[in-house]
Formats: sequence, C-alpha cells, structure tokens
Amino acid sequence: MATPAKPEFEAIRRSKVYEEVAKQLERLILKKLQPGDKLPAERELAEMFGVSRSSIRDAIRSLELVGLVEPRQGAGTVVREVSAESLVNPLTIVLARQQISELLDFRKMLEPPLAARAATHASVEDITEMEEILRRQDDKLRRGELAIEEDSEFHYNVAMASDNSVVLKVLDVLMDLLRETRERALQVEGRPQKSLAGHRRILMAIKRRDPAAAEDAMRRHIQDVEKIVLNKL
Amino acid sequence: MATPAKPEFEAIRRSKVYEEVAKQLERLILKKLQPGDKLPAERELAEMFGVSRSSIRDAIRSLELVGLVEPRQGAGTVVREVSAESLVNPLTIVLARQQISELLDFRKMLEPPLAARAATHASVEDITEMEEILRRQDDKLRRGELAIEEDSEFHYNVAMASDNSVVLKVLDVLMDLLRETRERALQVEGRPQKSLAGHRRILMAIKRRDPAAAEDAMRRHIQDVEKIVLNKL
DNA sequence: TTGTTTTGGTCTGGTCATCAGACCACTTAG
DNA sequence: CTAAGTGGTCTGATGACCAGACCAAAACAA
Repeated sequence: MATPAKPEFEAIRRSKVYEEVAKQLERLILKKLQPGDKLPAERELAEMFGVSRSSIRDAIRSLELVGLVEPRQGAGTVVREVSAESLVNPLTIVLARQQISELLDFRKMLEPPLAARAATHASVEDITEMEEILRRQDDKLRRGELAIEEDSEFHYNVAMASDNSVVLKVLDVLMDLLRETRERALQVEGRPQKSLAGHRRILMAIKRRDPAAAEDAMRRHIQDVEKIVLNKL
Repeated sequence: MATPAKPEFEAIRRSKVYEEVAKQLERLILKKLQPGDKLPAERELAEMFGVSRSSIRDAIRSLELVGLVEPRQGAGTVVREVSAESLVNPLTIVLARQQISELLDFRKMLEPPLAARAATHASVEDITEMEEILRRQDDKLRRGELAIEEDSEFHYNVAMASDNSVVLKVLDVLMDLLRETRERALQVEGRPQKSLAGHRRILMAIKRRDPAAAEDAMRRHIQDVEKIVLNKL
C-alpha cells in the first residue's frame, strides 16, 4: 500500500464567506481574548473583514453553535468560559492516525530548517515577542493550564521570525490541523513542562544566532511530540 | 525591515467554482495532454468535477482567453500549440524578486527531507514513473525544448513517492507559483541539461534507497536553480 | 449521399449566499 | 429617564451557480 492515490479530481466547492470569517474569528478569540471578553461589535467586525454584517452574523452563529461565544442583545457578544472538554470535543476535527503521522512528518521536515533560518533572520522584536510568549506559557503552566495557544503561538512566531511569507501562508492553512496534535500531546502528564523546556532551548539557540543548534533543538522537540502523540493512538 | 507584517486581517473573498475548475484543467492540460489533443466533452467534464456545465464553460473560456485551448463547435475543445512565449507571457504571474527568493527558500527547506523520505518510501511503481518522466524530459531536450512540465512533474512525483498527503496538498497550492521559477531557470543556456542531470542523481539515490544521498542531491539541485534564478533578476 | 450522434453555443428559470440598508428590541452609561 | 450602542430581524437587489432545453456545426455511419 505504498503508492498513494494518483492525482484524482476532488469535489470542487465554492467557499462560503461566513465560514472563512468564522475560522479567522475563532483564531482571534483563542489567541487574543479571554473568556468573558467582548467581541468587537458586529458592524465593526464587518468593517474589519470587509464583508457585510449578515456574513459576520452567520459566522458568529456558527461559533455560538459550538459554544465558543454567546451573543447578548443590546450588550454585545462575549467569549464563553471554555473548559477543556467543550474546547477539545466539539471543535476538534477527528484526524485519522495516518493523517496525524503525516502532519508530524511534515513538521519534522519544515520546522527545523525554519528554526535555523530564524536564528539568522530574527529581529530583536521577534525575539522579545517569543520571550513574552514563553513567559505567558510559563504563567499558565503554573496555574495548571495547558497553554495550547501559547504553544501554537511560539511555533508560529518562529516562522514569522524566519521572515518568509510563503512559509507563513502555508502554516496559516495548516494551523487548524496542527492544533489537534498539540492538544493531544499536551494532555499527557508532565508534557506541558517538557514542551516549554523544548521551546526555551530553541529560543536560546536563536538568541545565540546559532542556526545548527536551533535546527537541532527544534528537531528534538518535534520528535518528542511525535513519540507522545503516536503512542496515545 | 526584518519584521514581517503582524497578523492582519485580509480581505475575505468567496472563491469561484469556475476559477478552481480552470486551475485544475490547466494542470491537467499541461500534465497529460499534448497540443492538438482534445479535451473531454463539456458534459463529461461537468460530470468529472461534479459541477454544472456552465461552470465548466466559464473555466474553458478563461483558458481560451489566455490562448491555452480552442473550442470548436461540434468538434470539441483542443489544446493549442503553445510556444514558449504564449505560455510564458500571459500565464505567468509576475513575482517580485523577494517572493521568488522566499519560494526558493521554502523549497530548500522542504524538498531535501522530502527526497530523503522518498528514498525509503518510494514504491516500485513510483520509481518506474519517475524514470519515465526523465526519459520524456531527455526526449524533449534532444528536440531542443525546455521540458518545463517534466521538470515540475519530477518534483511532484518525488513528493508523491514520499507518501505524505499533507505535503502533496501544500505542493498543489504552490505549483502555480513554482512554475515561474522553473521557467526562468530553464531559459538559461545549458541549464535544462544540468537540471536533468540533477534529477538523475536524485533518482539514483532514491533507487539505491539512500536517504542521505537523495537529500543531498536534492539540496544541490535546488541550490543550482537558486543561483541561476536570482542572478537573472 | 443522408441521417444520426456528438459536440460546443445559447438561453431560461430557479436557488443560494451575500450585500446594503432600514428598523426594532434590549442594555447600559450618563 | 434618555440617548447611544448593540444584537435581532427583515427587505430588495445582485451575482454565481445549477438543471435543463434547444440550436448549430461537425463527425460519423449506413
């Protein structure tokens, strides 16, 4: 079963605006907002995304259905308290073991050289930002949280620091899929701490402007994740 | 100017079915058909892609506009003779030097480990297919053609042999962009021959099941391309 | 040759997602 | 209490798409 499917024709489907908006809103919420925070007003969001208010409302409704937000007439739309289960369960795409393994292989190929590039290209601001992220990750771990967003953010920022918009575009698309592997990995006892340690090693190498060390640290980090995730299946 | 734009909101746009169809049709034509060949009938294409005939017709019209096909009432739609200029000029997206350099960096990151993986995962059929592609590339070079499609096909098949659908999806998206760098590179005197030689070294390593050699051969190959393309700018 | 089949060309009527805009109902700040 | 701001609802218009019918040219078979 070594040969994959030959280039077949896939069903072509017109994308829906509200689905795209929902995806971006979800990212925005998980990344920048806390439970209880208010979303920008619908009319404002429509302006931001350059779409009509109806599309914004459709997107918000779909987020309401998965329990991520709660619109309140007159008051605004607030981010709901998201427990581990309500986040993990309805939102996760169920990935087959095969796909997860492929995703990890992809990360193993791409991210180590990316880290190497980051070591030579990162600006001072990039590094400050990454330190800030690791600080937040540390905070959350001390409070007993998993810090899934910070994990994603760190990897994304390494990509940003490598200063290659093509890579960034690719990662944008894959972010949603990658999140699931993170969630699985981080739910293993002791894993969040090890993940943070891995990130620190990577960042140190980048600060030292040592591409080889950064590449190596990233490779080990992803291999660690791989062991855990694939064992759990 | 090291820090790239922070995650901004991009204009959200609904994709159009006929644009997607046009993209896939274009790939199909460049890959599987020769000038003078007939496309499948419109009603048949509609069936294949699972869209209406109107959408197929819109897609064909857009390919007609760039001179790739010529619909003939009653007879069918034929692939037009595509000279270097008529292919290169209207179809190429004009990429900035910056973007080309980023694309090449991306390839440098991804393709060498991909080749390594191909060395361990390629099936016998995969290898036969790649040999066939190189044979066609050789033929075309002897006839004085550039063999741009074969160049693309070879790299795509290495990805297929690596048996990772995630990587394949990513490459699908980037294929259009990658084509331009290929065209630029192959128009340099003597380059097509060197490209073929590079491909042969890669394939030999894959046949020997030697991941390190495959990775190395791919890296050198892309670096060669990089030198040429960036010099030309 | 002649008639049938196949193919692209054209048109219609309907559906759906989206848009702009107006108005209502509720909440909250002043 | 009032005004401003917010979500809730509705309308009419637009554009992409679809299914299907019919026409016209080409190809093919008898």
